[in-house]
Amino acid sequence: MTAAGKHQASRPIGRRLERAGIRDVAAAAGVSITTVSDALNGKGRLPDATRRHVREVADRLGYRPSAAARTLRTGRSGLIGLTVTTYGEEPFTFTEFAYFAEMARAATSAALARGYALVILPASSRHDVWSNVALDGTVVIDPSDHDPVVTDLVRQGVPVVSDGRPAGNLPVHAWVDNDHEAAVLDILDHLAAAGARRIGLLTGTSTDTYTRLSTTAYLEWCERVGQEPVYEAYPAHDPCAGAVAADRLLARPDRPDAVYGLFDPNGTDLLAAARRYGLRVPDDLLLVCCSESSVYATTEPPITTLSLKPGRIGTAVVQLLIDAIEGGGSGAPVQQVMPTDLIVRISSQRRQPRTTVSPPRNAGE
Amino acid sequence: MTAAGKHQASRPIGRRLERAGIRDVAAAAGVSITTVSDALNGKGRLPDATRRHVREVADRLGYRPSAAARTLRTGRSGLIGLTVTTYGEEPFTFTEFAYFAEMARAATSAALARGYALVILPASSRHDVWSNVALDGTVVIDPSDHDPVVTDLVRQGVPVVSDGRPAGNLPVHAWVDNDHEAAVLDILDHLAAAGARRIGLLTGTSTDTYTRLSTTAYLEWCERVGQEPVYEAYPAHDPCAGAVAADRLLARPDRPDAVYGLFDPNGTDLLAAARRYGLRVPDDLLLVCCSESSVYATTEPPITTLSLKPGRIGTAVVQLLIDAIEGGGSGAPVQQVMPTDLIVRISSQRRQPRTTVSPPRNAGE
DNA sequence: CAGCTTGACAGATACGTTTCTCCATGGCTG
DNA sequence: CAGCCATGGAGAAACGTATCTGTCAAGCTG
Repeated sequence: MTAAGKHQASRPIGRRLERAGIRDVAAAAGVSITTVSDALNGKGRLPDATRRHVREVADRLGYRPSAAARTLRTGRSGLIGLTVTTYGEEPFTFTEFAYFAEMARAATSAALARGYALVILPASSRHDVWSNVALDGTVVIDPSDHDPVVTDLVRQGVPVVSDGRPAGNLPVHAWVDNDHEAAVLDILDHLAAAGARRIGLLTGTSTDTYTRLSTTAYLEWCERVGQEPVYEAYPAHDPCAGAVAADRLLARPDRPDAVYGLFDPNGTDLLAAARRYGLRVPDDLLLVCCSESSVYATTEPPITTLSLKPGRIGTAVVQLLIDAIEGGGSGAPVQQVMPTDLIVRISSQRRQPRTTVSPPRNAGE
Repeated sequence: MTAAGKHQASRPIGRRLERAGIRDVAAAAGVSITTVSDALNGKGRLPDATRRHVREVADRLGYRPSAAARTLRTGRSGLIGLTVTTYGEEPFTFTEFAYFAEMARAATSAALARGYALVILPASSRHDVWSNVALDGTVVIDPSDHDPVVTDLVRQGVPVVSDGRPAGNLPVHAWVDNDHEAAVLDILDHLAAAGARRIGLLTGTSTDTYTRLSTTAYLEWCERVGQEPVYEAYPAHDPCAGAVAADRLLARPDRPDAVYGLFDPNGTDLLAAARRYGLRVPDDLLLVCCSESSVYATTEPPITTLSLKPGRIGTAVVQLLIDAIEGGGSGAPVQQVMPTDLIVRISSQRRQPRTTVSPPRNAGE
């Protein structure tokens, strides 16, 4: 047999498949460990011949540097946490799928392009899981008031960037958010321009920043133009509650002739409710909702949606985070406000030729 | 003397915030490193008093074990890769959002419950990113024929479990998949029972297992019942192509009176197309599509959907993977076939008693 | 030709754990 | 009282990498 000689001198108690280590490569290439490390990482000063030789030997042995060892030595893991809010025990709810999916997709791409990978970590994770993964930094989506995990991370000196303004005084290093007030005002103006006299709002009962800012903007707008606010609030993470709230809103005596829904499923819910009450969209009711879903392009009628551009946000958040990681936590916290995108479809436009707008059934005061 | 003596011997060049290490705890508690490790991990044989004392000191110092060091020593990182197929440079497409999101959510929860976290890793990741993260195992979604990354991982001895039957002879350790044939046959029978004479199929052009199995089942069913197949295939990752294909299918001279769409957006696309051709659903056209989206509960009319139960699949995949990781790659590959769920709504049922239904405004074009 | 720089590498150490081996002590039994 | 076991704990060896500090020869300069 060939390899019978020196009983190899290595430790055959290897975990699995006796992976080749850097010293095996060094031995095989007839150079020192230092040289291998330098050659592979393009560091020291070596003649190209040596560099090539080492690389080739490494390839031949199928050498893969141990991520754990490298992390231990350098203090960098190349891992970024993606913290998602939780409802009960579950990571995120159906309501936010489209937003979250798009945001995560963009974040993943952006991180990858800079050599980082994302770790999904629900905010309510068991502590042992959190501390068991070496994170270079964390993206946190819509951090709640005093998220213990985030606080903990910040205290450990791990850079944290949040998607959405941090509630309370969470000391994140940077955040990115949409200009929610501007978005709402824009929509209300758009609806008013389309002839709406009484614009209603479908909003949430939770205290997150998005809901709060949007609702406040709505109320302010109402006050400014002298309209009585007409809104229904419901727990946004419960899809059934959304349908009920939509129905309630259209059942009111002071029924609105236009509605903006803050959450993704509101569009279909409102459409269904409108149908139940025999309201035609957009003739009797103008509709807009905030959603990333493409289904609204093909509903009957297609519904105008506000896109928060989660992709842009995901990218921005990751860039900011990696800058913080690599640049060293220099300077003051960065905050970046991104515009939204109103995709106007039929549901928010009065039919053109129609001069007289069909008034609500009984115009009562 | 207590401290001051030996000038501490420590290195003040610490990366960031001089995190306390295990030896700091040992010193502070007046015991050895071994004792601290044992006390914190509940291993050795120590009196409860010592154990408590060490824990308390560790807490006081805010000690967090270094994940990197632990991983290096134990060979376990507690990290599981979640590999998603890519189209172009992007991780996944809009078509699969709902499925992917639900699957990822369940997988995250399941992993977390067993002390693992998930790392998102697009299949086309740069190699250096892949090898820079220490993975205990990997979940791969719909692996393509000879995915280089998966092959590489398997060769390194990393356990791999796939969602969907592995194409080709990818040597995964286990897989979980739906019973796609049974699902399609079930749907076709269901539509036939509702009175359909000619059932059409909206399918994909790609060669993945799902598309292939489903299409084959359809063709077989057609042959068995003696129906001429009527189908359109399109590149599933292109949403616009889907709308076009739906239109084409309903424009055919041998127009089907029922359609099953294999992909998520097919429902709304078909509905839109039906509207264009003045076809009433379900009166003139029965509709079913495969989707995880809840919007189909509130479309007009609500559409019958086939759910693949991605949550169940995600959970199963993770369980299998962790079993493989912890149990040691014992035994033959496991394969697990999970049932699907047909959610019957109005679109696939002929109206029962109703004599006259309020007809659409003007039926013609 | 002594002394200096520079290129090309080798040796040794540290990163922070886990764990294997080994050493005290003290209370028993035979 | 010698021998033994159980208990409680300390020491030291890995794990695999990245670097810091040398070393040695060759090529210069003055």
